[in-house]
Amino acid sequence: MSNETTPPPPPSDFIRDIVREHVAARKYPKIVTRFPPEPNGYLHIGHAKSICLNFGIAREFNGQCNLRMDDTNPAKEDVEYVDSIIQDVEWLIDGWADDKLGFKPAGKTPEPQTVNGKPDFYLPAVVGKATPHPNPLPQGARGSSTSSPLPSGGEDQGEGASRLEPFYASDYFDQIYAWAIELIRRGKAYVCDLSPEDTDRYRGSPDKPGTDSPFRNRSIDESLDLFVRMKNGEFPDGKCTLRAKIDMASPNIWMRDPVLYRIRHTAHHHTGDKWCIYAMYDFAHCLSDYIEGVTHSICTLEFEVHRPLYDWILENLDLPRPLPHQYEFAKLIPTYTIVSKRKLIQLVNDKVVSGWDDPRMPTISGIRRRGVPAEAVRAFAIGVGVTKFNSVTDMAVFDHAIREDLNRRALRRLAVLRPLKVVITNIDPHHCEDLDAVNNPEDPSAGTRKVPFGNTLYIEQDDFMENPPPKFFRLKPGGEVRLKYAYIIKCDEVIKDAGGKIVELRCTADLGSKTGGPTSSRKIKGTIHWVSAAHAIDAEVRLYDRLFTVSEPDAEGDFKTHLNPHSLEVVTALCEPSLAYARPELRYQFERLGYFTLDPDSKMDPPRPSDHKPVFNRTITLKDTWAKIEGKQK
RNA sequence: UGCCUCGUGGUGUAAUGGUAGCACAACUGACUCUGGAUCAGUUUGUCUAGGUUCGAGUCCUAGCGAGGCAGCCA
Repeated sequence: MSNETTPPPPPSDFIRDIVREHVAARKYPKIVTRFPPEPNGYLHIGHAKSICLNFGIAREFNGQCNLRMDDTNPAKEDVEYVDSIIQDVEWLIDGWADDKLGFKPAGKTPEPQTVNGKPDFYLPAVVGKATPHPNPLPQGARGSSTSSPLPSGGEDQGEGASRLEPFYASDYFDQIYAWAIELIRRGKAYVCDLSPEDTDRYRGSPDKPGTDSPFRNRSIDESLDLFVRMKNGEFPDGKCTLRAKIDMASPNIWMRDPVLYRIRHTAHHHTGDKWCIYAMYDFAHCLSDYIEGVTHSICTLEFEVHRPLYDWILENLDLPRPLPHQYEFAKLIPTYTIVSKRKLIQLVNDKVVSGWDDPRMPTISGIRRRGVPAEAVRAFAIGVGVTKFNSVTDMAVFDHAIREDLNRRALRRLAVLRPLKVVITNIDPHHCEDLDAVNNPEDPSAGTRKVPFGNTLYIEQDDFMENPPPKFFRLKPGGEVRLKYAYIIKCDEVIKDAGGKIVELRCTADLGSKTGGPTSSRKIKGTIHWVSAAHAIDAEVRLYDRLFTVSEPDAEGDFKTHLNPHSLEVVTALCEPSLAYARPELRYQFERLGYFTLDPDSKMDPPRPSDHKPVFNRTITLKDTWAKIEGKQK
């Protein structure tokens, strides 16, 4: 885009205020955040807010943001999700914060070290863009940014350096295990033989204190022995757990001797069969942050009550480096969709949608496939702000961000979704001329193109009404309308089939009304789009609409009862011939209709353009003032 | 009836003791060879009650309301 846009002011919010103070006080040598998804589903628009927050802070304060798989539950996780997460994050931050993305050399695990005489584990990141990994993005998906050489220095990958990959909590299992042993040695953790049901019972309830486990005071040596045997696979799933020894009477349930490790004889997507005990989130997460040198561990509000536990674990291990701290913000909940991985996976499994990347899904991959540029997602995710207030965000705000971006970048094209034949009787059937059409009125540098015109055209069925209501500025019997880039025509005759359906319009053109012609400046209220019947090409067009009919489908009852039965309509559109050369990385506006992008299902490879089979997704409609007027008239 | 957190137009978000502003939405109008875009304008708000203060959305007290927490999920 050649349009110059002034960059928006850097965001400000309560978390950035805290970071700014820390920077001013030189509390940390470098600000380190992290984005830690569990690979148990695809990333969605809610994650986009978290990504923009964590990477945004990294770029605004010259820090880094590590991508880490929070993979401590092998039963729910899968490499398919790992791969999609990497692709989605890279797509979303490309050209924006990709130079702040913290990865690590593949296979690398934390180095044991000694700091101030104390044992420690640390795994620094390799920060930079152009990271080779096994899941290259599809052609064109990364936009136009080019890789720049990394700065020379200690962090340089160098020539022939090993492949990089995200961090994995599962890469720290050895270290986390060692810290568990340390906690037991310090009398701060014990192996508990209570069954899952009894553990529940002993925990009490929010308003009633729990009861000490009968195993709470067993000897350190016994717990140590039992824990090693847990790790060695001597016990079946659920037989016992490792628990922190805190306070069963705490008003905070998460401080009532929380489980730190459970037994799961399940293979892990990243560590294979090496482990049969897995750390719980609370134990693994804070220590993973510490290992990576994270300074600000930013998560959503539901983890607020876990923060005392986060701090307790770190503070009870006598760790030598600065400890990370947790900060919480309210997650993004847009209207007319759902952002719950558990429910999104239902839509996928029940085949309500074609997959995680169905353009109707609120997933990053679905949004990408629908044609929304990463810039628009970021503008939205940043624009909603960061607070601790639980809120719902009107989907119209996202729609607006998409239109604002696409209006600037999209190439204008003529296409007719539901064709109605028009014959211009005062133009010779063999007549053919090429008319000049503007590619983008918002961007003169996008230039012009030729659009063929003849005496037989197709217009949109909606653009003709035999008995129109007031204020209908389109074609009607005896009425005039301008054909965009062409002539003013007048409707003389309406031809119907035996069933009374309108099948053709016979019109006359004002031959002097073409651009530059003597009558071209006549004031005609309506301008409509068209394609030449002799030159138009077919394209499958997928018209997507919101997935749900109500603004908060998750509010009560079964969200699936609110599915929009018209969320997808497929039509065969007639397009101006230049769309045979459509490219997947470009965005198109079909004039007066909306923004469209080429779907990966398209076949644009055949050598002859006439063999191309484009498939377009409607990213979003244009704002439709007429629909609003029409709605009110009814 | 435990603990934690949060209450600013319809929605989201600013104002850090000093004119309640911005965006989206809605509604007018202008302009337009996209009923798009653009431009101009209008409507709508500090949960309640006390208190401190020259002055309170902001500080204090009490109330009301909302959300989160009782996985060997994250």
